[in-house]
Amino acid sequence: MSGTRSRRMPTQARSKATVEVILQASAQVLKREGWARLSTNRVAKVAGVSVGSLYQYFPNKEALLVALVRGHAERQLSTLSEHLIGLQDAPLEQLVPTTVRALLAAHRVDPELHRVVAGEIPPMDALAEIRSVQDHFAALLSMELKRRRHEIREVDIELAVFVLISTVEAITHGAVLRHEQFLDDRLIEETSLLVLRYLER
Amino acid sequence: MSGTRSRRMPTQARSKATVEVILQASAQVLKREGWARLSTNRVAKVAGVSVGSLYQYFPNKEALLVALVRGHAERQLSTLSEHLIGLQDAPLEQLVPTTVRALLAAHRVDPELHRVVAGEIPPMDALAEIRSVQDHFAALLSMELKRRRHEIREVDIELAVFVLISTVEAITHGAVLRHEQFLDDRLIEETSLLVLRYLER
Amino acid sequence: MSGTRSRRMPTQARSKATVEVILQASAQVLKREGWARLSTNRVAKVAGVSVGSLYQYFPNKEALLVALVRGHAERQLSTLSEHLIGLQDAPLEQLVPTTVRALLAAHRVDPELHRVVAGEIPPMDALAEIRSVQDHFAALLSMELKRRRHEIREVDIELAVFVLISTVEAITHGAVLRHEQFLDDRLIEETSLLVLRYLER
Amino acid sequence: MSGTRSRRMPTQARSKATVEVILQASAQVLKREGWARLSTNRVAKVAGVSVGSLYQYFPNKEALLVALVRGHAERQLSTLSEHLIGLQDAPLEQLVPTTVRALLAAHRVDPELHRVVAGEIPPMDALAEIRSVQDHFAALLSMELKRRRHEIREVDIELAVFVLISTVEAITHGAVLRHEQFLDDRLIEETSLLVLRYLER
DNA sequence: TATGAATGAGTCTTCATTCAT
DNA sequence: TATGAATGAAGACTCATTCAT
Repeated sequence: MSGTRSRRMPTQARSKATVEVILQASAQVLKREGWARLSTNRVAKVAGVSVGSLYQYFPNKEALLVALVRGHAERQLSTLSEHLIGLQDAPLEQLVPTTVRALLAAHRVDPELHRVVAGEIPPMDALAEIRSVQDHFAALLSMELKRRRHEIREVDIELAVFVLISTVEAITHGAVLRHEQFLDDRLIEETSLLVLRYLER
Repeated sequence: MSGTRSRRMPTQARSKATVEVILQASAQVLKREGWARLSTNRVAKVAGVSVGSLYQYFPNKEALLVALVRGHAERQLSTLSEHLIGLQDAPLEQLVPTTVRALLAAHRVDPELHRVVAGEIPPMDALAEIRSVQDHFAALLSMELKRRRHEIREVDIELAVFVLISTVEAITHGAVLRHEQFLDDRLIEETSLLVLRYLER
Repeated sequence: MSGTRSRRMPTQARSKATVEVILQASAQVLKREGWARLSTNRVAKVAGVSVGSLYQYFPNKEALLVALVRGHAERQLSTLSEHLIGLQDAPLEQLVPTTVRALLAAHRVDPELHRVVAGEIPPMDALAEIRSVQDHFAALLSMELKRRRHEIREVDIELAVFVLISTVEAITHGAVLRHEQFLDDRLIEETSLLVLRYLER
Repeated sequence: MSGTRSRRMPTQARSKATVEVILQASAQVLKREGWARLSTNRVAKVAGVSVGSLYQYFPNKEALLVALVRGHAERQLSTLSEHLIGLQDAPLEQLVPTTVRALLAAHRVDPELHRVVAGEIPPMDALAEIRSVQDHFAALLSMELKRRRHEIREVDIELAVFVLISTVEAITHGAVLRHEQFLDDRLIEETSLLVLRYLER
């Protein structure tokens, strides 16, 4: 049985390796040249496989992007999760900085890729599902604010969620991608202050 | 002299009109089809001129975008200026909401164009100069915060400027382009509250 | 005025010449290699123009075929017309052979092209209109048979039209394309005999 | 011996089954998608075998078509034969309608396949042998007419054979594939009338 | 200056065929 | 023998740019 498996493994391994090498090449081209310059032939060449192989695993050019973005989103999410474990009952004064830190970490997962993905991808149906990640985070935040309603001032939760998410996302995004000079604990303190003061009674 | 001039004027006027019609066609195509689908031939056709004429006024495709973005930035800036006249000595409590309002107005100058320009333009050297608009605004804010140093808490000005600009830009951008349901006075109040609480001692 | 025209003529003439050369190349490739081997790049190369030029005049590969077929159908129809002028009141014994002769002539307009077009073109919406030529001829025949109802035996006109058109088309087609040895007056006589005997009381 | 055989039989049987499943898949794809969209990979997938297996039994794409067409021709021929048994001495008035009926039956063996094969297959050397079926039938008809020389008018037999075969083939083909509304006994009567009148003294 | 015909490299994608396992 | 991953030439089509008129 292990014999069969070991006989088949190489095949599966080869496929997996090919997919992997294609994705890496895609990421590389995407980061270095941008979405507009990413072509399937180019990716294949960089990956060292034939275009045919690429199309064996990805039905079209968009699929490359989708796979890349999905992978990135997953890695971001797990980074986020790791940072946020066991904080449900922490006071806001601890929860907020930790969350900011977590978002910064998530942004640092692959900043180059994030820059391209966040910056120059035309609206694409295939990516719609990905955006749900943000919506998911928004929903979580909404629930959390409702749970802690007594800790904060009276406010339209939906509006506050929009304000806070826009805010923190912009700050972390900007710091990681354009202003690394601000990337230190002071940024976290300032951002946390911004959020805490905004929420407090 | 007036002879020469009158002989030339029509020509210059015609040139200007041609440039204008090309830019409008570019904007139209850009908004409707996106940067990827914008082609010089299509723009020329929509503009009702020949490709040749287009290339007479714009050396290449990028030049169209640059002109468009420059024009848009100028219109945004003047909108901003109009809203901010005579506020030098206003108290923060008045200055901040007005500024937020001004930024929202600037974002509404041509949201469709802004969406495309902000969202799916590949990094382009030619557009670097445009970013100076933001830098310009940052510098202004920086000066203003220094002037009002006594009104606010002690803080690293550069860092605060980064935080505030990221924040307000993200909120206005998001509200205009993705969350129109928040586009009302409450948004301005919340945003102002965010900023004022962040700055106060 | 003629000056303007003569200045513009060259341009129009160039376009026309390009279209013509493309169509000729298409016909050549189609006859020599068949529809399956006809590619736009190949046609362009044979025509001595760039693919781009081809696409300036023909929106896609099918359009080449449509233009070719349309032209061929027109040439066939005018050949047919020439042969059938002034026969409205001729007796059947004269009308039938003349029509057979006319159909043979029509089939000889460009037999090679006809072979390909009639033989190996997959069903294509764009060609549907062309098939109306046959329907047109069927309608004419139908009318004629009704007009001459008294000269022929009682018969379901629609059925007879189907039988006759299938028949004569097959004979002329086969004679021109596969059995040139039969291409003489005896074929016309035999075919006419077939038709006349079929119709007579 | 039975040992060897029983050891081999399964293998041979499996081969046969594989060939069969491939051919059926080919036919299916051919009918549903046309010759242009028939690809060896697709056929293999539909057949549930690997491309490699396909190439084990068919050296190239054409071979699929050849096998398919050959099988179809054989089925058509046997249909024809079944209908024509024991008619050698029947009078023309009986022989002709029966033959027409037989040809119609042959055309109905697999009209979908016939439509594709007759309609959109590029000229292919490998299919030349198949055309011999028609030639075979022509030879039979030729002999028959010679045998019955006294029953019919004087005529160039070869010419008459060409006329008759073209005619009846076109009618049956057209009726089955494009004009089912004519597919009834009246069609057989009319066609027989056409033939009989053509041949009678 | 304006025109628009022409160019051709480059893009996405398909598919017959091979070959290592 | 079977498998299916891999190959890469070829095809349809686009578009920035040039240049003769």
